[in-house]
Amino acid sequence: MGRQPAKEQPKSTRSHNRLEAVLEAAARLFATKGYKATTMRDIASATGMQPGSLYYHFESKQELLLEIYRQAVGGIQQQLDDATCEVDDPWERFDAAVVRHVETVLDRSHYAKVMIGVLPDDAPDIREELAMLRDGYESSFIDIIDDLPLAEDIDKKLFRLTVLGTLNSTQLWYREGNYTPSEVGHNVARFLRQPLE
Amino acid sequence: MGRQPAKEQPKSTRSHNRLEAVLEAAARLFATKGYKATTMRDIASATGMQPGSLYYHFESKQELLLEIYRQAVGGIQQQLDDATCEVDDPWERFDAAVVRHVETVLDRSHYAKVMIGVLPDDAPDIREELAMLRDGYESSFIDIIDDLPLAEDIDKKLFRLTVLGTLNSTQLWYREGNYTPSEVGHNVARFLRQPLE
Amino acid sequence: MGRQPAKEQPKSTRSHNRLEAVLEAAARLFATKGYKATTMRDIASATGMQPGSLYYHFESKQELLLEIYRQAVGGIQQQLDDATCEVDDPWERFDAAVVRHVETVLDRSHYAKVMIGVLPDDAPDIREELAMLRDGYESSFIDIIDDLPLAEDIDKKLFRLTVLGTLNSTQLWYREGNYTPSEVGHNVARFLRQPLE
Amino acid sequence: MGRQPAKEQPKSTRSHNRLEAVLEAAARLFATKGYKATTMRDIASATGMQPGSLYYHFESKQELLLEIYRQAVGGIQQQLDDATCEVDDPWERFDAAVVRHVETVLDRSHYAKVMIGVLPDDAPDIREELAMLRDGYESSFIDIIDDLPLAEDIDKKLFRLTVLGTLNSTQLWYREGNYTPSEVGHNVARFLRQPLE
DNA sequence: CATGAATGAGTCTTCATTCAT
DNA sequence: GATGAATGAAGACTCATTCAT
Repeated sequence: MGRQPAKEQPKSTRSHNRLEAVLEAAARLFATKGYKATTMRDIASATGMQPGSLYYHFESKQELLLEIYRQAVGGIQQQLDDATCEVDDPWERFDAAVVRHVETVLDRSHYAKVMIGVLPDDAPDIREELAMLRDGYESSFIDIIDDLPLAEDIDKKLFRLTVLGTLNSTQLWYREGNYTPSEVGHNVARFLRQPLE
Repeated sequence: MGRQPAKEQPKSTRSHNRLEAVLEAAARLFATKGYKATTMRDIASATGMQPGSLYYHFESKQELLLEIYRQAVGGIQQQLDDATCEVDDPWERFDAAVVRHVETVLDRSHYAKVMIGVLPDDAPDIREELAMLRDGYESSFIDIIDDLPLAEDIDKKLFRLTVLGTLNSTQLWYREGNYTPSEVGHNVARFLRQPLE
Repeated sequence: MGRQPAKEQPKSTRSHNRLEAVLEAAARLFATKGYKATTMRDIASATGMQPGSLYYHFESKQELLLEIYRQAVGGIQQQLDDATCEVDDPWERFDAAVVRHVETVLDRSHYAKVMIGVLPDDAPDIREELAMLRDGYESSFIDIIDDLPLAEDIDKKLFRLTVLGTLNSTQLWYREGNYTPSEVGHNVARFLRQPLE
Repeated sequence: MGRQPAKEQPKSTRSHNRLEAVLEAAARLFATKGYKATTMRDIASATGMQPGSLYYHFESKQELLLEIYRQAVGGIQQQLDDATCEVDDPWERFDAAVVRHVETVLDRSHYAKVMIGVLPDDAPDIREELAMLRDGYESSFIDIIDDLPLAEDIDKKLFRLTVLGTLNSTQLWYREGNYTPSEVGHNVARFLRQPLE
């Protein structure tokens, strides 16, 4: 050890990997154990670093969480766009969005799990920023909901809240094994469909 | 359910039991800030006691949580029975149950909020007991769901999970002001109704 | 319960029993678990009382220890007198004393165990008194040692200290089963015998 | 055995390892006041550190004790070997061993004092390990005892127990001043000599 | 870039003791 | 005499964070 033959990656890439490894580990741990229950030591040792070393990359635990939120929003919003951009019928757009959201949160991305599962109140100093990021994502979803043809006596706002709540709750009860995330998504989408009259 | 108006006793002498007050304060704090984020100091000072004094009543923070869970189950199950015992039609029973559940969780009882919002994993030593208490309540609800006349191609298990998830998520997004808990309940019940075919 | 037919013991005896029960339990616990490791709660519950109630009988834990020391000294000194009063030959007196000491400490009296096993430093406020009580007992033993016909080049003081140390250490290694306290006593007495020349 | 004169480094910066100092201070305090009576605060402030800082070096108070035991065994066993390796006559080996043991325990090493004076039961979680370490040392001594030519009617096992008890009790009564550890050792060795008869 | 060592505020908990009833 | 409820000081331990190297 100590001696290291020049690798073909430029230095900047290597360091970038390191930082990404930290984010990845932190996201996984935050998603799994929760923000409060995850210690900087946990994150460090999952990355093969010392706790103090994390502070070279992030000013604080909260800042680390914030970065995860940021990446999560970017990622899941991209997913949503991909899934819905070519679908025109409102309810089909809704179905596609729900399915993709559930798939992403349950399967693909620890980042998304963190954004959904870690509440802004857990990090008081950056509450506002976290809430805004969350809202940013939710608003994409809300647009889709608002396009739905709903019976007049349905309270749209409550419907929105209910839908988002339902989606986000999936990760509280989902356990791998019986159903695939995709199955869950399709079913949930169906349960939430509303007849016009 | 456990709520008791302050008695007009001589305040905080060295005696007379403040156990009820401790439970009440703990339930409120656990429901509001979460289990992990609530310290024994918080609970103590909310009750006008010293942290150590709490241990006269409870062996540990976890045991305190357990007691809250117990009272919560008793209370909410009672609510459910009251609301549904005289209703026969399956969907009407479902509506009544959903409404009462939402009302209880959003308005009446911090205890219920704790049972819904604090996950068994937060208290590893009593995880099993907490999970059993939760299950005990959920099974009452599940019976009601299972009585519903659903289209054959609906996966009952996923429907159950989705309904419970939706209900429990209400407390994550509900803020007092725009809607009453009762309104929320009625709407959510409607959103979850499924046409037979 | 509650109603109690007059017992033939006068009240004072009953209360005296109560106090004695406390002493007995405390002595047993101090001897078994050590002074520091024994809590007032332990003593109380071993006596069927509440912790606070002990303070009717004793001003403090240290005072309780002191009383046990007092009774221990009285008891073991009595034993020593009984065992040696009719023996004249110095080494036989020594044997008798050693045997009786070991028997008492290992078998008969938790009080003696406490006096031997709990060091005065454990209760700083009453260190002096404890030390004096200990010395009181040891001086009885020392008289017996000093009467022994020892070779001139034996340092009597060191011999005394060694003998007492040896005796007191028995309770650190003795386990019931293989040997009776009496056997231990006889053997130890023999090992410590010194030839005249 | 682990003793190291203070180095003339710049005092107490944020770095350079004070692990050795922690062990030394802990050993001294455990030996002096006992394990239970010594607090982590005591150890920390004896080393000029914060209590929490100790946990960088040791996982718990018990683990700290364990490390002291380990070093103690290593040290005293080495002493015993040094003292006896060139002595052939059984009783002379015994004398040499006793003298060295007493010298080590009374004078040279707080570590040895801890191993002798702190009972395994004081640290329940590591009781077994402590007991094994103790036994490891005692077995070296026992070999020496078992080589002695003793009269047939002497119970070897009780003799062993008595000898070890006597040796270990020295540190309970020894006070610096009147005798040197070496004098004590020589005398004790003599007192324990048994005629072949 | 990273580490090893340390900090200090805070965590849950224990326990001898107090005191109104 | 005794209890139930509480105190408060102290205990071991945790953890985000700092900083010299």
